[in-house]
Amino acid sequence: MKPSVTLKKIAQTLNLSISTVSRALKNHPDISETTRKKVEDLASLLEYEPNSMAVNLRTNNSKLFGIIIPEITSMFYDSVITALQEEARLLGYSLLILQSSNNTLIEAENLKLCKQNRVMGIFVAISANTTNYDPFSKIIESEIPIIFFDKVPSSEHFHKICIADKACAELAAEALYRKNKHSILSIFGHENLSITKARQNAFESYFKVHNKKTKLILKKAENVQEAYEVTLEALSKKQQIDAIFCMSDEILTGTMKAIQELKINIPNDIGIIAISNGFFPHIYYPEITYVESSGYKLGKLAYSRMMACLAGSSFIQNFEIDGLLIEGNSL
Amino acid sequence: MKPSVTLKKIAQTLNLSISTVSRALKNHPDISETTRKKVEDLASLLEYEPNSMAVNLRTNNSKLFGIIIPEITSMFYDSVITALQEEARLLGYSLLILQSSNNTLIEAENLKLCKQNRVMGIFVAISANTTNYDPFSKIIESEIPIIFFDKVPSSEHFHKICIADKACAELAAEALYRKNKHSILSIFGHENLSITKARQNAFESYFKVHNKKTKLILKKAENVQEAYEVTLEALSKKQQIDAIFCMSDEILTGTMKAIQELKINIPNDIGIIAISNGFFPHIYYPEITYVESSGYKLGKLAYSRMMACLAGSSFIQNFEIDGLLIEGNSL
DNA sequence: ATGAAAGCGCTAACAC
DNA sequence: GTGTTAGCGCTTTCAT
Repeated sequence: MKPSVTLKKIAQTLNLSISTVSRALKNHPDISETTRKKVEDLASLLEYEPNSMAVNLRTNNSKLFGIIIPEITSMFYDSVITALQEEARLLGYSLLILQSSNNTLIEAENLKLCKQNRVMGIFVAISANTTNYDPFSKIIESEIPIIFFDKVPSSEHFHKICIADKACAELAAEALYRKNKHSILSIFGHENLSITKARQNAFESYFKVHNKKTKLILKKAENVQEAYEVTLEALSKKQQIDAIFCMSDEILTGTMKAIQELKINIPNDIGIIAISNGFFPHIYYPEITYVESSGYKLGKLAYSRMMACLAGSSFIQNFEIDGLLIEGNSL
Repeated sequence: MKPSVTLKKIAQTLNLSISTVSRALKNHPDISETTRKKVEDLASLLEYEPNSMAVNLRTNNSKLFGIIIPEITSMFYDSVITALQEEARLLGYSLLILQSSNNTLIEAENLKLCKQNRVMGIFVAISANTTNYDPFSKIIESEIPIIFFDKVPSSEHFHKICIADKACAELAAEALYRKNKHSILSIFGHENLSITKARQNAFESYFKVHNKKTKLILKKAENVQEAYEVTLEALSKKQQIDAIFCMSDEILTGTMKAIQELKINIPNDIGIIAISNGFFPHIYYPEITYVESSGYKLGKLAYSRMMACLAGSSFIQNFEIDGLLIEGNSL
């Protein structure tokens, strides 16, 4: 890198002091119009850009947020990031995006990186294997706020923003119930995850309350391929299945592949409903009915929570993003 | 934020000088084993983390790369980011990820942000509307290397890494030719983009050379919805169409939706081939035959180019990521 | 209206 | 083996 343009250099060429130049560039009222103009002209001529490292060091404000997620390559986190970034930009903040690849060691390292970079706050979706929350607690003790989102610890002592898993699952269950479905293949994700538990419990409970006779065939699938296999297997047994519930986009895509293979007609032969971020249901014909769990909305809310924390609110609260039933033609 | 632990604090508590502490923590050979131990113990007890802003300011190395892309929410850039991040991690570098939302103003601002943060280098996929490359040239003049990837300027004066658009399109054309397809609906993306031009030219040329009688029905689609509509329209006219070529994943998903709606059998009624990052072709049954244009590989190559630039190689070169025909059962 | 000086936390050349 | 010192680029208090 070329030696960059500094206040010092500008000051020297104009025979001014560094502080005058600094003030001129900030439109400090003390500065005379003439010097202000002189300084500004030279600065823009030389394309002066303040050195954030110096500014941040001096002001003790890194203008940086950290975000730690299991994977960017996801059907969900990209929209969360987009939302966070849109907001952060407005305040001149940037995002340090770190992936932990579901590896707790990397996750801890990423946390360190955030601390080293003196980020003003961290957004975290924990990895599937995280069981020790001490590193997070320590960061919080050092007064860097952490907003957990989507994949969150179960402890009550953290700021958390989640999809309203219970409500979403219930909305889906209700839609199935209304359509009089009696035998529902219900596919859920990784069993460690809080969202799996919440969605499954709510889903099962709904039918226990509203129609005990509904037959739920419960299955697990941790990725697209497994969802495909599970669906294929369940449908090839000559069980009566009149609907499938997919807990996530990943599962939906796997399930749909199986449906296509078996040449089953939707919605005549079978109904489909999913909980989804909102993209995948629209790439199928007929479009899939789904409960929207918007990563974008979640990102926006997470950001406003962060701002509240930064403004001093340390009130721990568990926020939820409402689900919304979007009717396709699959049920 | 709590006042963080500094070298000074450690030095004071141990009655040592700051430099001794600094050296002890870096395993400098001069330091006696006893002091080294003392310092290390206290540092880890207090969970000292070096302040990167200070380190970077002092060493004039931000340990940061910038990456500017039109959108994270893409079927491609997420895998590029993943690749870049994996590599950057190994050297202790972090990534400042900036989205320009296809807005040239934001793009320019993001460029400024990179400069202000004194990033060591920038990876850029330009927005669809970018026509003025001066801001980029200026950054490069200030000796911050820029590696353009995927969406690149046409000028020869930049480091560029692209998908081998020509080769990919030819591979797809060849596959169609081998299967004796005679009437091919060929759907391409945004016409401003270099990749569109390259792919379309190569595709058309192939048939001009190998089989002039092949009928190419050329269409444009800038998003999923348009691809859906275009396909629907083309197939509902009672034209003979025995194959569809989709230039991208976006187009493929739109096309497949139309195929599902029309209940057309693949590959019996019609053949499909796409150029794809590798995820979407596998969510359909039958799996789609595609030419892989890997964002992940591109990221890895972009990174190694960046390293070369940083090491002093200013040799401008245009690199390409080879395509690879992955056979599904759609052709 | 402008300047001098201190200091953010760190590194490294130089001293002893 | 350890301490002293200067300085990275900037902001900000205090002086003039």
